[in-house]
Amino acid sequence: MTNSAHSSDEPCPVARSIGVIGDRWSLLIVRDAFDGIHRFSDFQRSLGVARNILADRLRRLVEAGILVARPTREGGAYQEYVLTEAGKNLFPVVLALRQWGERQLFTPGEPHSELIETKTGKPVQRMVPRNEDGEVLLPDDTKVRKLS
Amino acid sequence: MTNSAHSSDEPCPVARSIGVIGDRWSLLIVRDAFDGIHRFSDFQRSLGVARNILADRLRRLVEAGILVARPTREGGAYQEYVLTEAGKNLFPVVLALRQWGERQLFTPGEPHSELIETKTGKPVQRMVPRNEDGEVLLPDDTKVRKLS
DNA sequence: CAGTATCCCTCAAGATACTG
DNA sequence: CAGTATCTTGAGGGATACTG
Repeated sequence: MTNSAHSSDEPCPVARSIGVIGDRWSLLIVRDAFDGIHRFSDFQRSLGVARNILADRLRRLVEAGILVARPTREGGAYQEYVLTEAGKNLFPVVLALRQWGERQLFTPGEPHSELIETKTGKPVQRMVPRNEDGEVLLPDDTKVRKLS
Repeated sequence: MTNSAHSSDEPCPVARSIGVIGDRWSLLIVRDAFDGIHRFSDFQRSLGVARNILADRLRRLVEAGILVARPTREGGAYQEYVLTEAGKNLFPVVLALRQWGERQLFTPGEPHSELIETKTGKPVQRMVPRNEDGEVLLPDDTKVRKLS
């Protein structure tokens, strides 16, 4: 690939997608957005990414039409970032990566974060405590969505 | 993320997956492998990637258990790279990226490569010629798999 | 053909300080 | 709090020459 080759030149949709969200952080930002994170500091704390990089990635995701920046309703002078329809359409991508990772990259007993459904009906990724038998320990009122 | 944080430290399967296949080339190599490409030069020609980078990515994909390198049966001294089960399990990831890209990153009439099924039953990615009505032009004996 | 060995360069990423 | 500005570093990637 010469450096002049833009992602919009790529005739393959896979390559073009990778050109847009194929860096180390973008898809993790999207994952967090599915989690309901929408504020700069929360992304920053969740990811541990440098602030300037985060600012740049958020800007690029907005340019790509994956996120929209809109003023928060508490009248704060700043923005919140929410998924557009195009962004929400990335859910199968994130899910496929999650399932592959769970299956291939974790040893059987190894703890990992999972996708659970909260009372609001919104899926959220959390570290899920398990007992010795591998059973998930959650409050009684938590709904669990089986994703296999 | 401190630099000492290895992908195997990540508690999130999404992040860990990205740590393994989240660079510019690995998934494209996997995509080509689904295409039936398994020789060094063919990957190189298909991707246009530098040889040293390709060698490095192939090595890492083998280490990750996504490809196996095995001697070619024509007795050539060199290797061929084929997908393991773990590698084949990446199909949903590649497919999800493909579908998202087709949907979000291409203008309606814009030509792009597609996934078609050959007579052998093996799906292959090809640039598919279309006429002015958007109809796909293929030899009569080609089966087309609808992926939507 | 299938790589390896070098060299080089750009950019992603991090750290830190600063601002409205 | 939500960024911007600046500096530095290192890894990713490219080009080319070389080798069994």
